[in-house]
Amino acid sequence: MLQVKVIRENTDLIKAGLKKRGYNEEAIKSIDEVIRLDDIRKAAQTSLDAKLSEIKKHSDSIGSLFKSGKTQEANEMKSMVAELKTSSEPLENDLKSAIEGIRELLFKLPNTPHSKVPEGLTEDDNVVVKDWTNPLPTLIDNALPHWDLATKHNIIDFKLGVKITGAGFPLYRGKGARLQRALINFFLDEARDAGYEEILPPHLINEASGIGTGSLPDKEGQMYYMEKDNLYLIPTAEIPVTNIVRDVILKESDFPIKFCAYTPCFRREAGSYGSDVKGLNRVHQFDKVEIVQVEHPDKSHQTLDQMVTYVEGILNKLELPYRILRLCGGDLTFASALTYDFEVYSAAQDKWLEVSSVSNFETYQTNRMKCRYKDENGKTQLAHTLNGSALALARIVAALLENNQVVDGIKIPEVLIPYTGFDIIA
RNA sequence: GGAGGAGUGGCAGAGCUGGUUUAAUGCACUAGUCUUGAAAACUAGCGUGCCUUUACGGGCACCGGGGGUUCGAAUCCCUCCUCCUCCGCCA
Repeated sequence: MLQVKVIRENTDLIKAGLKKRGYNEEAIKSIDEVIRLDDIRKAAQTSLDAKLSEIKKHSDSIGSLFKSGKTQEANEMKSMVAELKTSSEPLENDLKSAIEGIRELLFKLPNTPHSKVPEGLTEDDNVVVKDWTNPLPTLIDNALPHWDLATKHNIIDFKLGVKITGAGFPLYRGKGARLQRALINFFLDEARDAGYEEILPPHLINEASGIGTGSLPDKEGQMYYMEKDNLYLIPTAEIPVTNIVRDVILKESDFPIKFCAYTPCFRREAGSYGSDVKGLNRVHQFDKVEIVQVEHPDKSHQTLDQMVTYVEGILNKLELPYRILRLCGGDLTFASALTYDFEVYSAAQDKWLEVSSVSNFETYQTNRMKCRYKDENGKTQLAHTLNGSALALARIVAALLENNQVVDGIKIPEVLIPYTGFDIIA
């Protein structure tokens, strides 16, 4: 959530940010509305505080009047204070509605894109900051897309998933299940070696956590919701893990805070259809290892670069061709200030599949979560949060199966063999 | 799921028959005095948010969350959440 103070001080910058994201004039005007409401809020607070101060003083003296037996005077003062109170009610309402109005507007305003974010409104405007320069893998004759490979080797059963749950809930079996588990363990071990503390969070979150990361109310329709308990199934570990620092005041020496977590991820993906959803390309449940960092504002962008480098390292170890995109204003997610997407080449589909998204949210999440730290002057400041997938399994598996198919079956990358316990799926 | 108890500042812990409590006191923490240094002792400071002020300062709100009663609420009422004890169920 944007800070009103920042909006006041950088009005033009914030407006330009909305424009970069492709927001219309009406949305941009809401910035002025926030400032207008905040003016009302301040004025109301000033007068209300003065009234309350009077009420307080008089109420105190009523107490002493009663004690000294001056009942008559006390009762007179009582009615006087009652009047004061009545006259303060409109102010109280003004204050409340101004605060509520500001809140509603702020909930709809996305983070301001970082200056590095490219102009543009669609994914075609994303900038490839690192392309794959080596030759792309050449496949054997009669190479198959992963959904056919999955069936051929009996490692993923999409039909059983449909029977048990519904479309988009694949069932992994045999070496397919073991490959999943191997990847999860490999990713977690890599993260631990890089200094991330492993977290195994709850897979359901409450409303406050959803609001904290900016997932609510923005992505309401994308999450599975348990009405009876007012809980949401997590679409990513980002939510439970980042909320660890909700309502926390850190010390500067606590930075950097580095968490990693494996969780299944649940996404309703309402409105998706067509070839995009074939096989593992887009599913309702998939596994992911997420990395989360809480950083000092001065270091967060340097940290973002390090996280990008870290993800690159894993992809290199898996020997998968990838490219890195810097998302343009229109493609940037709601809470992010700067995002890099990783895409892995799926040979048999001749498609680039998004497997990771690494973002710096700056103060957007921490302002909602009230995650702060004491700076060297003892002042409380908002921290920065970052996160990234490292990595999302389903599409990694898709690319892995397709790119590594040989005449005898599917080769397992060297680094994974100690985890799988086998070197080929035949 | 049922019955009972409890949630107070970093921690511990008063207040909880409504009104000099501006939330006592202790510990921890920070600075200073003393000391060669340290400890001890002493002195002072020590929550968050907001409004106001050039500044010094002043004001308001917050005692799990929300609402209510009252001139006045940490203190009474309602509601939700969490924790503890007992019963039930259960991997």
